Amino acid sequence: MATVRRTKPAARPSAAAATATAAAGRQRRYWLFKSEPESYGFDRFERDRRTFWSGVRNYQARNLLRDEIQPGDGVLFYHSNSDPMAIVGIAKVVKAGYPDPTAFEPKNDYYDPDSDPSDPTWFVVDIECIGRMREPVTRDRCKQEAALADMLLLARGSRLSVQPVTPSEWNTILRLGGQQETW
DNA sequence: GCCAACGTTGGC
DNA sequence: GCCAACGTTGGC
Repeated sequence: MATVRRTKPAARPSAAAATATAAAGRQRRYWLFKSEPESYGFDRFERDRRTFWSGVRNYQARNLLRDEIQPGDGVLFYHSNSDPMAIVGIAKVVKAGYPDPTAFEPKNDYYDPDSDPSDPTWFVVDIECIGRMREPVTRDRCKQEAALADMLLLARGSRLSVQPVTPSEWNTILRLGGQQETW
């Protein structure tokens, strides 16, 4: 998906983070979002600081955005169709799912005339930039890591642009990237 | 509700 | 640029 997004106005989870998620009544969960750098790369996201993840037009991914992904969750930012393909940074979810406004804009590439504003088909979440990996964790590197053998990202034929990541995978990726959680 | 045709994703 | 693996569409 050549997703277009626009800006809106290894560590273990820290004690503070645990408190924050406890307040939400739920353990923090982890996700991986794919983006083509030519469409919306991490450089742009770093400047924007915050964005809404729009343009997802796949029902499985939609269900995650609408129902599962919650504020406080961690997001791995992955560059697809790029050289190298890599997880380049991390983000946190700051707003839960709400209708994707781009689906209602006739001139938008992601306009969907079948999505009724009173019963929207497509959803977005807001994410905020946490930071860039000290070292991008390339797809090739992931393949070499036994702890990541079951990662959905690496599964044959896997195309889901928003996908779950296990806590173990999250910790492994952050360690490989030399990144610490900072929230 | 089946399934062939078509379109897309995204690694290679 | 190729094409495998999917997801979607639409005729029947």
